Amino acid sequence: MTIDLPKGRAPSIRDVARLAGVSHQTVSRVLNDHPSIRESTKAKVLQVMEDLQYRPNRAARALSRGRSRTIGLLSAESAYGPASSIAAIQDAAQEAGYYVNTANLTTVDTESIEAALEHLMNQSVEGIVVIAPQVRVFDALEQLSIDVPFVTLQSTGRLDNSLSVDQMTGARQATRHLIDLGHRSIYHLAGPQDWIEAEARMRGFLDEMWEMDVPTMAPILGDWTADFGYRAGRELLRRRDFTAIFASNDQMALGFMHACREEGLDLPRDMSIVGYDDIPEAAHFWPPLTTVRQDFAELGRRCIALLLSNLNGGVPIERSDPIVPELIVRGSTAPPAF
Amino acid sequence: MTIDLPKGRAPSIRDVARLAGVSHQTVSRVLNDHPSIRESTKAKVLQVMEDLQYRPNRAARALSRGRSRTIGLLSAESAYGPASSIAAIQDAAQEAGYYVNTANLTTVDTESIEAALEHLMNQSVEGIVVIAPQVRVFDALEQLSIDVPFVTLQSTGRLDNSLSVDQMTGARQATRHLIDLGHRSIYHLAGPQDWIEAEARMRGFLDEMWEMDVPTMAPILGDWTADFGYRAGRELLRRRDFTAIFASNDQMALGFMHACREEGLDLPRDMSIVGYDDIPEAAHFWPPLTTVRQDFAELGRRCIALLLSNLNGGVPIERSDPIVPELIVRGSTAPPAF
DNA sequence: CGTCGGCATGTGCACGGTCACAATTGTGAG
DNA sequence: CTCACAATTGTGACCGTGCACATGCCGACG
Repeated sequence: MTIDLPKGRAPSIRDVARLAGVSHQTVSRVLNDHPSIRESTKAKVLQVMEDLQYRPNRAARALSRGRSRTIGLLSAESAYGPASSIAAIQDAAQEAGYYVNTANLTTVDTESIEAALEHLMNQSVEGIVVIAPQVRVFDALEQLSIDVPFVTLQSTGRLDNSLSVDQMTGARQATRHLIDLGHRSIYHLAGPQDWIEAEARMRGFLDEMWEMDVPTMAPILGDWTADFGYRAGRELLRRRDFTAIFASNDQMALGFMHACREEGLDLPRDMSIVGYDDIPEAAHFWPPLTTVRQDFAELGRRCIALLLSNLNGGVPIERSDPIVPELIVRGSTAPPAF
Repeated sequence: MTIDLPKGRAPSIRDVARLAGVSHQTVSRVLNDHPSIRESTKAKVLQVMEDLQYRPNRAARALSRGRSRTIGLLSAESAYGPASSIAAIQDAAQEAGYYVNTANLTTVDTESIEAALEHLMNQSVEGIVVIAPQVRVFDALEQLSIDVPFVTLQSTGRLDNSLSVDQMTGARQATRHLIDLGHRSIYHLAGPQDWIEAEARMRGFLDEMWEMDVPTMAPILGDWTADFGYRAGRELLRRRDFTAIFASNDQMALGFMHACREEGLDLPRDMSIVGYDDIPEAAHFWPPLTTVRQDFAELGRRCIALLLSNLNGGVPIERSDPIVPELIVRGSTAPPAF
């Protein structure tokens, strides 16, 4: 008793129209919630759609409208950063009726970045969210003269249209915490130098040390991984000329703790450690990690809101208030032992 | 000295054709690497494309070909599972010229699953990769009578077209390891019961215990999070009637270790712990975690290969050899103390 | 020398929506 | 009853690309 007209292909708007006894344009109006539609007509059309299991063809819609309703997400494959912000971005976009297309950076070289951007551009994305804010990515964006708006997560805005997050304040809070506890020899395990974010955190550390008049030791440039934190720890702990360390993310902090344990250090008595990010596991490290929490979900949402307002309103993306990170004090920090 | 004909809109193949002095069809042939094209013509067209910064319009292409070249990725927002497999999926798809559209499950209820699937279907994806294999997801897939092929990562195939991974063997290896060390009272911290994968691991645990003739205690059903591992640990450790635990993922193992520490247990002397997944951080837990490694990247690649062969060849997806996980013995396991 | 076949290229339409505009119907005031 | 005007619906073109088919060209072969 099915009234399937279409042979092999999916039903189109015209199939629906025929069965509902209206024109294809009326069906289109129903789809787009046009105000001038008689209630009864609308109901009839919707009924036929239901019967036919009709789904609008996205490609056709994108073609005729000239808008793809898709945004591109450029993320780093690396173990960096909680996945929660990616999820938040996707949720927010989805809710706004947008689709998200993700491209991964397998390596951080310029070639790979350009390839990923090409991939996204080929999809006619309307906007791009960059979640791996490295300096090179911006260089590539400029060089390719990308003409779609883009937003970047977690960077202290180098560009006008970037979502500003106060990484410096977070880093300063962490540093200040250690200084307040009485530490005077503090190392900083930084992230890769070409990550805008890593640079901002390092800057925050250095600024705070400077202002508090504590002699600074040169930061160690890492790669975000726990492995690096471990190796750096093995190296640094040969000379125990410091009592505290501030790692630029929680993974490196974990690796460093591992090295401390192998050296037989008593944490936090012999060494205070602060991380950054507050990944869900950080509360369960031993001792539980003092770290800087960022609301990644909120960040993701704001990021999309910013981008969409730009896409739809045509108004240039404007910076909103930076999200201020919060220091979470747990068991991995204590006054120095002597 | 630019010869821009198009006013505001992006150049189309007809613009290219006009400037190159050929028909639009010839341009199309160049785009699709048609064999019958004179070398000189091809070069001329390519040159014009370059000059115009021409990019094929994906929507138009999808519309006329009837294929979107997009695959949908259904993943769980939850802290579950290493991000590496997602990255691998995206890389593999990208390499094959496919685009990946991700939908997130914010919650695990049926409604949310259906919404996510709707979202993907509305995009006319050609295939779906399910990375959060819960029983409910499959129910929803069946109920919505999804007509695109789909593949699932990390499940012991309930459906014909699922990538089979030998979760049971991994779980048995872990369990056997503990038994061989001399443990006779072993708990299992399982994942949520409706995750196919969690079920398989639990089954593996129970089977091995049965075969080795070790009395089994009822598994505890968790939610994959470190928080749960911690709370379960606090609870279980009130009565110390066991000497080892096998957690269904590394995060829960970490939480459990945290609880052990708070109870003042000496690890691994007083308690042996095995995890599952071998996330990059696991090697840096203290003590470093004995766990079961799965090659998530390989898994992701195979997953896409399977799906694509199905999409293109029309041949039904066939199971390949299951990937056998590997037990990584580190410092968190030891013979029971007495 | 005519015809056949393969290569290179052109012509027109289809894909499934949306848009601009025209046409039809309905409603209330004069 | 008629007209102005709003509400509702219909008509045809168009978005950019690929496909089916037609065409022109050239060399080979009987």
